Amino acid sequence: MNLNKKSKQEIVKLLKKIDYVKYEDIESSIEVPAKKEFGDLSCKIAFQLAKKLRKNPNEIANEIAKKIDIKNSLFGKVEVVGAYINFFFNYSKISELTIKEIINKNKNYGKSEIGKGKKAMVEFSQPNPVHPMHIGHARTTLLGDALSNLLEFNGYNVIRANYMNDMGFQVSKLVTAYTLWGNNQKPKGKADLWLWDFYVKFHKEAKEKPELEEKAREMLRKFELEKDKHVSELWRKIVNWCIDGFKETYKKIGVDFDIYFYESDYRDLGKRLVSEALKRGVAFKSENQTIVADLEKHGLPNFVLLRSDGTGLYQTSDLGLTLHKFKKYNLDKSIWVVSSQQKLYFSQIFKTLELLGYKWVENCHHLSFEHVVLPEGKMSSREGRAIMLDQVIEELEKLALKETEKRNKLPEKKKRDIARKIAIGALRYAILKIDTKNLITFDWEKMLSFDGNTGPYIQYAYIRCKSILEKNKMIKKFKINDFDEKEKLLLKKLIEFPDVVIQAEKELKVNLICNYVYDLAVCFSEFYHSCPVLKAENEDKKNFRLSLTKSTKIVLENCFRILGIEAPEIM
RNA sequence: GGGCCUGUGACGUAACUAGGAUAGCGUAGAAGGCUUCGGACCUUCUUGUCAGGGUUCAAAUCCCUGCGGGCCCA
Repeated sequence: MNLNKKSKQEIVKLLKKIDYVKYEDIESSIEVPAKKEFGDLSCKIAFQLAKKLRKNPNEIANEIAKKIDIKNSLFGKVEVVGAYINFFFNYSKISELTIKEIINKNKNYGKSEIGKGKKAMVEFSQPNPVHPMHIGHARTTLLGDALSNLLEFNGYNVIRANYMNDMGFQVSKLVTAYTLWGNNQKPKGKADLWLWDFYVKFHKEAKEKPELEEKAREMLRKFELEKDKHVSELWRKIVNWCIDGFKETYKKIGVDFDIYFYESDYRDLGKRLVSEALKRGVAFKSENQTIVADLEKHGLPNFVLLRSDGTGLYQTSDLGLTLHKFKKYNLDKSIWVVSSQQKLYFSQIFKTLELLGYKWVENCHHLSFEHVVLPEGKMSSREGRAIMLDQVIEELEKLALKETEKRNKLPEKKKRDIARKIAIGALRYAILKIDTKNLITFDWEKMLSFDGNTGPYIQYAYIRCKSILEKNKMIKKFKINDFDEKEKLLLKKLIEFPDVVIQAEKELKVNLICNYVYDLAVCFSEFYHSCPVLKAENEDKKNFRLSLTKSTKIVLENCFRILGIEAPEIM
C-alpha cells in the first residue's frame, strides 16, 4: 500500500473511534490542503456533520479534534482552522518510511497491479501511407506510446498496434501519380518524403485535369475488385516504401510497434460480419442498395457498412479487425488512440458490435484527442501545407546540439546522442503535457523552448541528482528530527507518485504524469537551491539529503519510463 | 436542421470527472541571485476564471440562457 493511502486510512482509523463520526464517509472527506500552513492532510468531515447535527461546523471540528489521539500514528500534530481539521505529519517517521520504500522498490516504486495478468492492445499512429507524418501524427503516436508504457507500469501486458489504411482512395491517387510521373524510379532519400511530392503534384494537377481523379478511381477498382496482379504488386511496393519511411521516424522518436495491421487483410472478414449483421437484423438493405447498421433506434445515426456495389468501407475492415483482435489475442482491454473527429464513428462501431452480441465491446475504449493545427488553420498534406514531424525533430536536434556545445566539450558522437535525447524529450513532453481535450496550435517558438515547463527542465533536474550522487556514492544511516520546508515539500511530492500513476491509468490521462514530474522537478530545484547536500551542516543531514536526492532520481526515472523520455548522462 | 466537445492573466496551461481555505504554473515584461553540489536553475513583482442567471453555508468546478471557438451527422 502506498504511503499517501496509508496516511489517509490512518486518519479514517483515528476518526472511527469517535462515535458520531463513525458512520460518515471519512475517506472522501480527506484532501491535500491548498496551503502548507494547513498541514499535510486535511479533513472536512465537519461540513457533512454540520447539516445532520444542526450545529456550527467550526464547533464540531473542534470537538472532533479534541478526541483525536495521534500517539503512535504517522502524525505529529492536529490543528483546527475554521471547520477544517488539519493533520501534520510526523516527518521523522514519514521520511524514514518513504525513503526506505522508494530505494527498496527502485524501478518498481509507484507500480500498481491493476493490470496484473491482463492483456491490453493499444492501437495508435495510423498514418495514411501516402506522405510523411506531420506534427499532428506525433500526437496520436506519442500518446499511444506513453499510454502503453503507463499500462505496462500498471501491470498490463501491452500490445502496440499500428493500423495501415492501405486501401483508401488516397493511396490510389499516390499510385496513380507514381505510374504517371515516377518512371519506375526507386525512392531517393527518405521514401515517405520522396512520395509526398507525387501526392502533392497529383492534387495540384487534378485541379486542372479532373480526369486524373477518374484514373485514380479506375486504379482502385483494379486493386480492390479485379485484384489486378500488376496493380497489386505496384500498390504494395509503394505502400511498403512509405511504411519504411515511417519506421525511420518511429525509430527516431523511440516508438516501436509489436504489430502492423493492414486494412486490406481484414476487409473480407469485415464483409462476413456484415452479412451476419444483415441475417440477424442488426443491419438492413437500404433503398439505394447499401447495407446499413440499424442504429437509429439506439440513439445513433445509421451506419453504412457496405456500398451498393458490394465494396467495403473503412469501417467494414475495422469491424473485421476488431473481431480478429479479440479472438486472436484474447484481450482484456482495447484502446484506440484516434482524434476526436472519429468520436461518433467509434460509438457506431462499438454499438454495431454490441448488437452483434460481442460482450467484449465493453472493454473497448476510444481515447480521443484534439488536433494539432497551424496558427493559420488546419494542416493539409495534400496541398503541402503541413509541419512535418521529421523537420521538427531536426530543428530540435540542431538547437539541442547548440545548447549542449555551449556547456560541454564532448566527442562528436556523444554530443549528438545527448542532443537527440534532449530533442526527443522536449518533443514528447511538449505534446504529452497538454490535456487531450485541448487543441494544440503549433508554434515553433514554443516547440523550441527549453526553459520552464519543458522536457529539458525535467531532464536537467535529473542531471543534478545524478551529479550529486556521483560525488558521494556511499549513503549512510541517518536520524533526523528537524526538517527544512523544502525537504518536506519534496518528500510529500515523492509520496504522491503511486496515486498519480493509478489515477492516470484510470482516466487514461498521460498528462497527469507530466504535471506530476514537472512538480517534482520544481520541488527538487527549490530544494537544491536552499539545502546544500554535500555540504550539509552535519552527517545526518547530509545522508538524509543524499537519500532524498536518490529517491528523487528514482522517481524521475520512473516517470521518464512512462513518458518515453530518455535520461541523458550529461547536459 | 440535429448532436458532441470547448472558453482561465498579453500568450500557453493546471485545478473541473468527485463544489471547500488566498485560482497554481510557464513563457513574455520588470528587478535581483554563482569565492556555494552544474544558471537549460532559483528569488521577487505585474496581469486572469467569456457574459448573465440559478442551485448551495460555499461555484473556475454542477444546472440554464446568451456569445465565441472546434468537430461530427444529415
